[in-house]
Amino acid sequence: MPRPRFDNLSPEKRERILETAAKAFAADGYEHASMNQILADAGISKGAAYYYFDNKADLYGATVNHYLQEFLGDVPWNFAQTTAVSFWPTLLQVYREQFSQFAERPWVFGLVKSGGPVAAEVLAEGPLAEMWQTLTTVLDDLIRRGRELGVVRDDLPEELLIALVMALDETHDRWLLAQLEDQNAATLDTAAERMVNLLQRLLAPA
Amino acid sequence: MPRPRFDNLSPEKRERILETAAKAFAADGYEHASMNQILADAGISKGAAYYYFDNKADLYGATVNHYLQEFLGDVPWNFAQTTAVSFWPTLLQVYREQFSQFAERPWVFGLVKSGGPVAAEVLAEGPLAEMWQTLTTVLDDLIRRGRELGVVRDDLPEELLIALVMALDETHDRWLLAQLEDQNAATLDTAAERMVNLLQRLLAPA
DNA sequence: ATCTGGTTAGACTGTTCGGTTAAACCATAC
DNA sequence: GTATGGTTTAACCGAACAGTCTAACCAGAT
Repeated sequence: MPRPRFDNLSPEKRERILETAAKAFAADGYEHASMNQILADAGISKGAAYYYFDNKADLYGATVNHYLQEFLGDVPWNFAQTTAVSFWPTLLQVYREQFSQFAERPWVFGLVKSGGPVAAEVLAEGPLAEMWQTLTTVLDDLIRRGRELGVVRDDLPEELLIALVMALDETHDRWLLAQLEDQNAATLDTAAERMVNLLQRLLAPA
Repeated sequence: MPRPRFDNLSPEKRERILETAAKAFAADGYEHASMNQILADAGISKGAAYYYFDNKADLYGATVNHYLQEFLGDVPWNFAQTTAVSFWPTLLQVYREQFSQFAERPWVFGLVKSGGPVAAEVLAEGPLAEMWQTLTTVLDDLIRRGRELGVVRDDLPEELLIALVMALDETHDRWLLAQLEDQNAATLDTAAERMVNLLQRLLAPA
């Protein structure tokens, strides 16, 4: 986590740093993104940066946490009250909201995925652990609840299912990102339906 | 492609170089694998290496081509004669053969995937282009034939389907790799069935 | 014995990486 | 005016990277 001082910075500067970092991480991934480049683009000196952040992972963690909060923040991730009937429609609603945000800030999508190829060591501890935990826990709850309701298959290890769901999601998002120019409200709506359909095919009981 | 001299090397040395490189690329991915480390592990000097290979991509290309040939070489990739009935069983047979090779040389699996995160620029041209072309063409033919037979959905862009299939395949293989110790002939057979089932779910017409 | 040329070793180059440090800057307090 | 201390700068560091270069090696020909 960044030093508390970071919060005392002017909102413009703070946002400029985080946004620059976010775009870089989204475009190049955590490992491949260059600290030097980010700081140069953000118009901040190296010393200043390390005055606020412990290291690269710290900056990444702050960036992800910042944007992930508004990205996943008010989504009805609470599947506890869903029924067998409402399970898929609820998921569809989640994707609809996600994809509507996609239209405004497409690069946030890349950011979420940027940590994928990061070494497990880096991910397991430090500031990245929190958001990684959050993400996997959400999926974990989703699948577990789906199983309780009998709408998610029980014949494959949960671990494998999670990995498959993430792969499908990431691939679809990446494809969507590549077709960025052609997207509008209607296409994004069908994209949400398409995504849920894919998950349904994958996860439905045998 | 490596210099022709490379073929004049003793088979032992040639194989030792390629195998060392393959394991490194499989373990760390193309970008993250260290040339210095590979050469040190292979017991070959830097000068000697660059006497046979133009650069890192060249070594990678040679490595992938070498192992991909025996990996995909004699598989019945010819789906031209398949029927609607035999389509999925044929695919199952392909996976059975693949996974039986998995038992012998698990690291070859990682090798095939190692190029994934490689920059598109590197992949598009140079020695890697050939194998990339081969791989996508195979999938292209598969999906196209499946559509002709009416066993593969027609409502999604082929480009997206290919990406999804690769993602599913890669994820499943990675999972299999992680469970390496627990695998035997029986589990690998069910793994093939599981994989085909996943593809069937994904690709079946609506 | 000497020469030749394919082969090899490994020191070296230039670049980029994440990260450190000493000095300077500058608003505030005295 | 001057001292203080939070902030900033840019030079600098060591490590790692892919790739180059020169000198040496050494089998076979002369």
